[in-house]
Amino acid sequence: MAQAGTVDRILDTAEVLFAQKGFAETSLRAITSKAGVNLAAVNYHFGSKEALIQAVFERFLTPFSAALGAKLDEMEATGTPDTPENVLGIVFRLALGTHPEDPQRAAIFFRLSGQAYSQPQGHLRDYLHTHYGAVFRRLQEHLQRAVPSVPPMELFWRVQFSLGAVIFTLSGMQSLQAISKADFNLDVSTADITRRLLPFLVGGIQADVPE
Amino acid sequence: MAQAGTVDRILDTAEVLFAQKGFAETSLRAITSKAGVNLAAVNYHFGSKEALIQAVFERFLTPFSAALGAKLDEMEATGTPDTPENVLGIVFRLALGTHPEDPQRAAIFFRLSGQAYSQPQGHLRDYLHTHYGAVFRRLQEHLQRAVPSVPPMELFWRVQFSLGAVIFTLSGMQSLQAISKADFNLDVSTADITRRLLPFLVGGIQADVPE
DNA sequence: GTATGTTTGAAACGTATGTTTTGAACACAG
DNA sequence: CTGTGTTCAAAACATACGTTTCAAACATAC
Repeated sequence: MAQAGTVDRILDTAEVLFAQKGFAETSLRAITSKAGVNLAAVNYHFGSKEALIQAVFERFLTPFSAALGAKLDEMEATGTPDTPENVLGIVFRLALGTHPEDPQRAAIFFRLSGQAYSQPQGHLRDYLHTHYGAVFRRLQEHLQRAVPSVPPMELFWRVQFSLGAVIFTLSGMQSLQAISKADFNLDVSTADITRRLLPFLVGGIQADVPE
Repeated sequence: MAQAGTVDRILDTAEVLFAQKGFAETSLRAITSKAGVNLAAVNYHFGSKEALIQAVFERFLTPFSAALGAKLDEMEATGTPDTPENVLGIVFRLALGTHPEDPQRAAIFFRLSGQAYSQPQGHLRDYLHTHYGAVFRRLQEHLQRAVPSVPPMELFWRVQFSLGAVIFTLSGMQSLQAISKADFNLDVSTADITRRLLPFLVGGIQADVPE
């Protein structure tokens, strides 16, 4: 990373800082000084701060959604049954495993997603939905086959609930870990939490639908 | 509200703007001009912008946690059984019903909570936990009695997951509503969503715990 | 080696922010 | 009335931000 090009150094640094402190709270000066590049480099290479933010997401999500699509292909090819555990398991293993050499990367991924979704105007949310909505819908179709008794509309919301549980929890993990340690004197890792998340989400998704 | 004192006019306006646009994106000038008070009034009455934010939360959460405590008292007095539906139902009805005259208030409540929890440094999150942690723990104890087979540590995380599902979904509802309308051509209200949330959360909370 | 297009560096620009200051307006007790 | 403490209004202050500028450095092709 030390000898990478200016563009990558900016992206690497911005990714971490955005995840740590949010978009509005991270100044270009903070990014460029930590990255060791000139302040003007961001506007030169990306055009604006907002374009930088989108570039960070693109670098993150494009490989992720490609890998997710490939996993779904594989699932269909091998005839793996559509169970909630299988479908959600793919997503989790992918999110945790895309950068095995850097375990913190998964936490950054979730924190970034959380920042994006809690953005006030929600235009980043819309951007994500238009650019990566296809894979997302495909995922949802597999889930639908896993729980055919749940109406599509209901499932749509349950997927949103699940997204909320995942992103919210993992993006605020550092605070939660402190609380958990205070109350139970136990440390937890991202992998721990996702292991706990899976049965919770499965239970919620396949719950009985009230008339 | 038009003839209320300066302090209340500031709080009323700040509450709405914070929920709409977030804390960092809402300037004191936006608040004071919309509230029809002088810019200096915020620093005069509250000391700083950060103190204003805390004041907004205090005005929101103090009555809420008091009402929640009363409801739990009532539950214990009448011997209402500790089921997940009962316990969570109390919270939802309270959040939706604290200001029946103003249905939008519930959405503001959730959006504010979402903003607080997605705050980068999480110091607001900590503030909430220290000031309202008691009622929160009490709620969790009732839940524990409702699902005794779930270990406390596991339940702690499942409550966090639930919090995430609730806050995340409801704080981003305007975007989600647009998506839902595009995909299903259906409108949804806050009450609709909470009705859908309850079985999802109950299913998640009482799911089997893997060894 | 010179010319050309690209990238970097240092500085400045314009703007928006939170905060502070100063004095006037006001309420009310002595 | 007079005096005193509180609230409000207008302006200024200091600072931080995203962005732009312009010349120097660099790379690459001729």
